[in-house]
Amino acid sequence: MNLEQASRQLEALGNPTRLQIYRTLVRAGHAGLPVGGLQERIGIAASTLSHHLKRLVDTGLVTQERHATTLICRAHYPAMDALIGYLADECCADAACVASEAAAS
Amino acid sequence: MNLEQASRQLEALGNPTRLQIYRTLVRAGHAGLPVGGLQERIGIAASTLSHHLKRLVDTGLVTQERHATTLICRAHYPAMDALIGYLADECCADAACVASEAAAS
DNA sequence: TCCCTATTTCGACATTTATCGAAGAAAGCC
DNA sequence: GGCTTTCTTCGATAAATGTCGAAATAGGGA
Repeated sequence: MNLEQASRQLEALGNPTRLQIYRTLVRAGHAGLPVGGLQERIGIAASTLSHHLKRLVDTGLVTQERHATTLICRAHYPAMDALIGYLADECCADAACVASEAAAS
Repeated sequence: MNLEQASRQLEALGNPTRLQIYRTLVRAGHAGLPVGGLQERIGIAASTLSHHLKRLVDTGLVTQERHATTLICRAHYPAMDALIGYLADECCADAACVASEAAAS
């Protein structure tokens, strides 16, 4: 994970609509959700949703799988883990953060 | 931490220049860095740097302290901790993520 | 008081983004 | 082959963003 990649993933999550999409997918669990299901829950135009989903897929945070005409979307946890790891490394270059981490766990 | 706040912090970090600023501050450790020191290291116009710093400070990721005419900037670790915690909660609503977390540590 | 250094604010500009509705494409069913 | 359902692409538009240089401001020092 380098700065550029982290930045792109953070930017992808740094939009309220996209974060809501991601959050909804996480809550859907392993089963995932079709694009239409996301649209019902979130209530935006299908074209807008498709646009946001494309960005999440491009950054690797979401995966898609076809089932006939429906596209199942799933949160891709390894990408999130790597992102969290990168942020933790950034943060924990300083002792103060290590201490606060220890206190939190 | 709610979705809106997390989204604003993620957006703040989701710009390569701002992530580089934050990274530089983390590496500077507890001593922090004056705005001018950041400018030397990053090499952008002072006005642009000021603009980005304002956003980082507004979201709570960076703090500033005056020493005469110089402004010392520091990464504010508790904010990053809270953000990481939020992302981990998002991610770990599913068992697969808990497993991958355990494997990573 | 006048100046000096450090930083911010002010325009200005090009680029990117978010959003929508309408039209198009993919994948199957009658 | 037509029809349906699901999703994406296209075209358009308003708003936000990133960037710069020049001017203004803040805080002390001679």
